[in-house]
Amino acid sequence: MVQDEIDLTEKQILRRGEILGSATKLFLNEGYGRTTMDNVLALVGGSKRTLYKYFPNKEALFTAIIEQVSDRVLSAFTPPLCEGIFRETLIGMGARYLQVMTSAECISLYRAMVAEAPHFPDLADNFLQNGPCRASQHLAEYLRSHAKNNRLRITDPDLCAAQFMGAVRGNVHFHAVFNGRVPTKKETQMISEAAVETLLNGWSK
Amino acid sequence: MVQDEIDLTEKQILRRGEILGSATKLFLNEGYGRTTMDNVLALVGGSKRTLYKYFPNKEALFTAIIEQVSDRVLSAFTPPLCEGIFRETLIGMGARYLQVMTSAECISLYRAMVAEAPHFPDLADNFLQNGPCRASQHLAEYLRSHAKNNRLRITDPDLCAAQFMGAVRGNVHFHAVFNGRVPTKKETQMISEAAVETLLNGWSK
DNA sequence: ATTTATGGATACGATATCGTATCTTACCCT
DNA sequence: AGGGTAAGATACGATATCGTATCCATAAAT
Repeated sequence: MVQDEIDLTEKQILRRGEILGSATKLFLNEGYGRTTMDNVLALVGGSKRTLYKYFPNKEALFTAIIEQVSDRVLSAFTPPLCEGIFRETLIGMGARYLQVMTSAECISLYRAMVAEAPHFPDLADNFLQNGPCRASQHLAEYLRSHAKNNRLRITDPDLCAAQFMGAVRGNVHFHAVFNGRVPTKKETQMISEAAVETLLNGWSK
Repeated sequence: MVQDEIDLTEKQILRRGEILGSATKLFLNEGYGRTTMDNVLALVGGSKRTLYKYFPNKEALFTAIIEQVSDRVLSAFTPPLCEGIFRETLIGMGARYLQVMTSAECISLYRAMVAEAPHFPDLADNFLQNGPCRASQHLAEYLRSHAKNNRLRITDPDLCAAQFMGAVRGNVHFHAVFNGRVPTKKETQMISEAAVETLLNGWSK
């Protein structure tokens, strides 16, 4: 696996990247079933020989795409925790979470993953762990270490974190997925503020 | 449209139902792209002639399936509101919501809808309105009429309802979609109780 | 009982799609 | 500049798929 990439020249790595980039657009916009290899080829140019050299089959191409986009998109879920006012930090995390979750790229990724989850269980699991779950684990860690100082009655930080993320999502994510209706940055801010308002109050002793 | 069904005999209606039932399993389990008309035929038996008589093409069959399953599954979101203790009613609504959302049938429906939303925008909109949105509207109505009596500081019932439904979902729905991990009835009950605990406290004056 | 309509079996046409193989061109290195 | 390698163009095989058309059996109706 690593061997495959070791003996690629700089140019070949670039070419591989071009193919991956073009294919990403197609697979994420049209889905796995509606994207064909010929389709990829028409967009990226070149020949089948080259395409199949870098990606032995359609599934491998899809897998590579999902892994790359997952890494890029989902890494935004766990920014370094800049210490600040507790309430403001929560609001920021919620707003950022919603912003990422409803970004065009994440929605496309989500759609593709949901559709193909049964056929790519490993990819699906990876997405789940590095996406929503990682985001709420990140929050849970924060809650765990700051609950006492802020007089919060939090017995299960993981559950509370999931509650918070869920409350922030509300129906907004559904709208984005089914309707293409994504919130503005100002809206995400207000939604996160409202969630923090309610949940901080709800958790307080 | 109605005309089409008027001149069907009793037997034909049954036959149509059989086809619809068998096709439903395939489309919901395998998705639109991986289900073929020949595939449907092999399961339901009979001939193409009959299949295409009742459903002029693949898209029409899919549409009919989604509409039928939507009606059946999503109607469970809005049970008649039996008056009772406010807190208990909320817990019941949350638990029921989570139960329906993570049922095998709803997960399959959700998967199919997410995957095909861009290609069947009307279906997607219908699902959104009669699914998640209807459930939270139902709750919003309840909150609107019971907030004062229960000394709740609820300025935006729709937002609060969405918060609550989201908090109940937490990451559970994601797990069901990506991992096939569905909660037991006892777990849904506990999750809903926890959400009510937090949010009622959060909304109280 | 004969005719008519209905449904089953299946052949068929047209196109699509994955992945391989062949042939030719362009590029690189010495 | 020339030989060798990588890559482009594209033909090809095998199969699949949608939807139509054809042929035959069976049931219903007169």
